Amino acid sequence: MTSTKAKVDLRDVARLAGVSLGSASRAINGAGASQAVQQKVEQAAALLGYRPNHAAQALRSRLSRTLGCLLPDIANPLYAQVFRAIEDELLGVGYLPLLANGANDEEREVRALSMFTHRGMDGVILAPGNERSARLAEALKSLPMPVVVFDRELPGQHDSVLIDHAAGVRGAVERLLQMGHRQIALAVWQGDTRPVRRRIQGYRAAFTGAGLAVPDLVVQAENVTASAFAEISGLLARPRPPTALIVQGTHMLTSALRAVAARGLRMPQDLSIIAIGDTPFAREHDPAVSVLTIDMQVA
Amino acid sequence: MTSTKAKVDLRDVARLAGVSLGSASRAINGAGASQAVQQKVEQAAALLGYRPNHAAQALRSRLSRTLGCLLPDIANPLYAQVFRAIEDELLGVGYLPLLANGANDEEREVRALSMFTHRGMDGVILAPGNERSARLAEALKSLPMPVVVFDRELPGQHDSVLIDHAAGVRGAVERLLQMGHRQIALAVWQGDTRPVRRRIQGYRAAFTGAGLAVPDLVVQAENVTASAFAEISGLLARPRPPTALIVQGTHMLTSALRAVAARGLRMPQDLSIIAIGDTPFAREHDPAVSVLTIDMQVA
DNA sequence: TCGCGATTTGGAAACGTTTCCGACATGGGG
DNA sequence: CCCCATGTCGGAAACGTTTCCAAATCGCGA
Repeated sequence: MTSTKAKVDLRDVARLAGVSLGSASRAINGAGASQAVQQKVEQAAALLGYRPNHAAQALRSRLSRTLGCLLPDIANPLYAQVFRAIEDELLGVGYLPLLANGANDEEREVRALSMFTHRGMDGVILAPGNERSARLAEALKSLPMPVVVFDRELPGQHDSVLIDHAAGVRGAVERLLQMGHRQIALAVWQGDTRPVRRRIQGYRAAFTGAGLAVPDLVVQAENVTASAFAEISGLLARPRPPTALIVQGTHMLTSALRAVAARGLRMPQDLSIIAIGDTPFAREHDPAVSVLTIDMQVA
Repeated sequence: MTSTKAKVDLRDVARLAGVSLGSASRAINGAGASQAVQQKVEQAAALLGYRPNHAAQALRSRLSRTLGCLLPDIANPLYAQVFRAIEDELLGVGYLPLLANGANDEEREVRALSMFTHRGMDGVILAPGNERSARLAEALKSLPMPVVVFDRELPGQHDSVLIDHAAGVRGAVERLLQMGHRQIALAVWQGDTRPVRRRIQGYRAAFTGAGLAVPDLVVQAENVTASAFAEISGLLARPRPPTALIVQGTHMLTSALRAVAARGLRMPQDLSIIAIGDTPFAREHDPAVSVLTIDMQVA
């Protein structure tokens, strides 16, 4: 009685095809094999149901065919969309994305990068929560694979994919200015990241571009819920309250709406709101909330 | 001049520690090495900055320390939450989750499973879009690793994690019945999946449990946007329209709200709406939309 | 017909780790 | 004092593939 072999390997395929192991490998990889060998090997492989062993391939070829993605929070629709786009692109070329949530946690981010190197990722794309983190910068410096930074500005030279937040906010402010608004407020996150900085820049640029003084109506909230509610409430309680408000993201929008409701204001009579980031929430909200869409496409 | 070695491997560590390769391995893995050796090896490893090669480990030990996650759509907050929970759990034990979007696409799902086997996942957790897919069932049968099914009922014996949708909907209907509603409608997806079936069961159970006839007010939409809008509009246009509506998920909720607005109905006077699935959208919507929360915790 | 470059082939080394095996200490019970 | 169980160790095989190298074959113009 012959013992059943647990798994068919390339050697089995080569044997059945009547060629050497090397030839079988070349045939499978479609490089440097004659038509005849190619066909025999493919046939044998199909017959045996051969599946190459990824670990062995990765070990020998030093290619894991995997891309590490370190994103702040996959529950954020923006990053979910980004991940989907990455996945679709990678799948087409036999690569796979490995997703890790950074969660604005330096410790966690560094661990993820360490995992990525341990597992020999061929590359990494990341959007850290804190651009100024020394630990992250150091971890990044000693990363042995190519890195692409998504929507962040990190110290050092990096390839990056950037979103033009400034233009969006500037456009929104200009629109509001045209509509006669002057007391235009901006509520963003406190974190010192590029999106936040650029939004503030765009905000300022709109005023200076129109020859107006930049009002002191920018608030930065520590977090997007409780703190944002407090900040925005404070804003609305000022002697000269804003007549328009631009907020970042879905969570901060809800905080803003809560603050508006708590103060008994009406929209849009007392206050117009524009949200940055397209979500069903903002799109369907009544009374109307304008939305700044981020247009995502593969370059 | 000595040539710089590209990468330090376990052999280097063993050499520096003055022990054999095997001992070094045992020391690193914390099994079967004496205190003295253990310490020497750890010291040497730290000194050289040794990182084990995952591909080699996986090849030899037949363990990839990776779990394949095949979820319908990571942009769906429910699945984003599930993934986060899985990731947190796995990270603690040195495992990593590999995420693939099924996108309700049988072809894509089967390809993902194939990828998972090729890459030697130690296990797979999946929630397919279609429970009745023969191709998927077949692919699943020949999967050489343990499988856990998430919130689906597939043919064959499987370990699974299930959400008690029936209880949630039943509770919601009962609440509405207590409030005096009788014309209670339910709008769900058309797909034949467990969550949908269970919701309908819960819906029915609430009526029969109260000794009432089950009204013919369940609609199933092909997709959660256009089709849902049409179905719900049809519902509202009936001679005896519903006074309450339970909808599944954020997207279908927005469709429902649009249909309500299009028909000029007011909430909650003309219609009460309860949404299944907690999102900022539903939570903050005004007029109030009640929400059925799915409580997620690791068992 | 011969020679020579280009292609194709088989054999074997290499990738970096875990694990098997036999050998060697160590120590306690008879 | 001897023996055997127990624990530890070094050496080597093994995992399944890619890639290097030298040999063989082929095509083709002289």
